[in-house]
Amino acid sequence: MTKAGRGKRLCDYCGEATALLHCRADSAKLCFACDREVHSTNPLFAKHSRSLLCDSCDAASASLFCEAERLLLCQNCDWDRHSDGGGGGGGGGGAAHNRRPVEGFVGCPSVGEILGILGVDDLGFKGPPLGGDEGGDDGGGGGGGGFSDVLLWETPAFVSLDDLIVPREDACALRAVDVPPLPKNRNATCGQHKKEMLRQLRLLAKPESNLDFERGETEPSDDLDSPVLNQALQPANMHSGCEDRDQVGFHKIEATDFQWFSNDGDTRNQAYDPSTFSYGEESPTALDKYPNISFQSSTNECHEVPSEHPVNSNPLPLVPLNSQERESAISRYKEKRKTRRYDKHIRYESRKVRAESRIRVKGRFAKMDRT
DNA sequence: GTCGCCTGTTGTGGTTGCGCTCGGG
DNA sequence: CCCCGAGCGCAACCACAACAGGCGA
Repeated sequence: MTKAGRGKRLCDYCGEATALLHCRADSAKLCFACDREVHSTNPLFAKHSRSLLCDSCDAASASLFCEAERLLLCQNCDWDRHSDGGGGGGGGGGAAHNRRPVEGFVGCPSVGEILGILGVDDLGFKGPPLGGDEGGDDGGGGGGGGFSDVLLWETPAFVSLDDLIVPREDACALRAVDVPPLPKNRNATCGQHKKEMLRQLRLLAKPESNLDFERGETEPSDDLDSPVLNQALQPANMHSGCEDRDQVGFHKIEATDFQWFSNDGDTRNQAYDPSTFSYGEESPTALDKYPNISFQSSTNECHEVPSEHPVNSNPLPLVPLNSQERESAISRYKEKRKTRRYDKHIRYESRKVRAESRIRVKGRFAKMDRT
């Protein structure tokens, strides 16, 4: 985006910070802080789907990231820039630019999870190095090595991604319990406002980590397996930054759930939903281990049964699965996958065309009259 | 290793009918 | 509480071109 565009990129809520997100339901541009504030007020707001703001028009949800121009683009702007005839900022050959879809989210994701959406390796904290090196502001492309980078790519052995076999567009559908979603690739999708994003995320991250310290931990740990770090990045705990309103109630409903969706607007049924996967029937072994959490099998609702563990205490100590449990979990997951239905996806356009032109009798295909 | 042939499998859309839920009597 | 009708959602059905994989030349 050009500098002239920055003026119209102010957050609609605070009017001060640079807006980085777009909420379709509210038709509003928001900075990260206001987004969290606005969408944590009640469970209905939390269901609003938000996406990064288009770098070109500053008015719509970005659905694609152009790797050549490093721009986040909404569908209209992508069409303008990359259609064959389009003048486009990239000049000629725009149609050949490599683009990839950008994920949005609903709910109230933690900073770690937002980083997952952006595909950012590192927040650029200068403080206690969690991953080893200091990881500069530019963390995106390079060798990075910030803590989130480690989390993204060296997932703990609790449930490996390979175990769960999640192909293609479902790739963000199911993840190990404490691992933020993997980016499509390691290049960040921050577009033209990466520095501002990281700045705002750093501000957001501070209260989260402080909260952990208040819980009794005295300082950040270098250990990736430390409960502090794991919990900070646990989806179930992402309400840490916005739970001051109705802690229990909000937790009970879906405030802690957030879903990753592709920006064509459809929320994948398998979207990352901690209440259904991490603790739910799709993770039966985990369920067995945490009898304090009850489920209604026919829905995705999760009701926490009063227990001696306060909400903020770590409800899910990481327990490795034995092979039998693992196989059982995988087979149940696969079985459930089979019965799921998603939005219509045409694999072969030629077959669609053929089917549409077919002769039908009461909706059924009829034999062709070859005479 | 490559090519062509053969055979079995897959995927496509509009309509229908079944099963379920809900509201009224 | 029970029954009935309306409304809704979803799976099954169909034919056949396209696809995938195996096999031999």
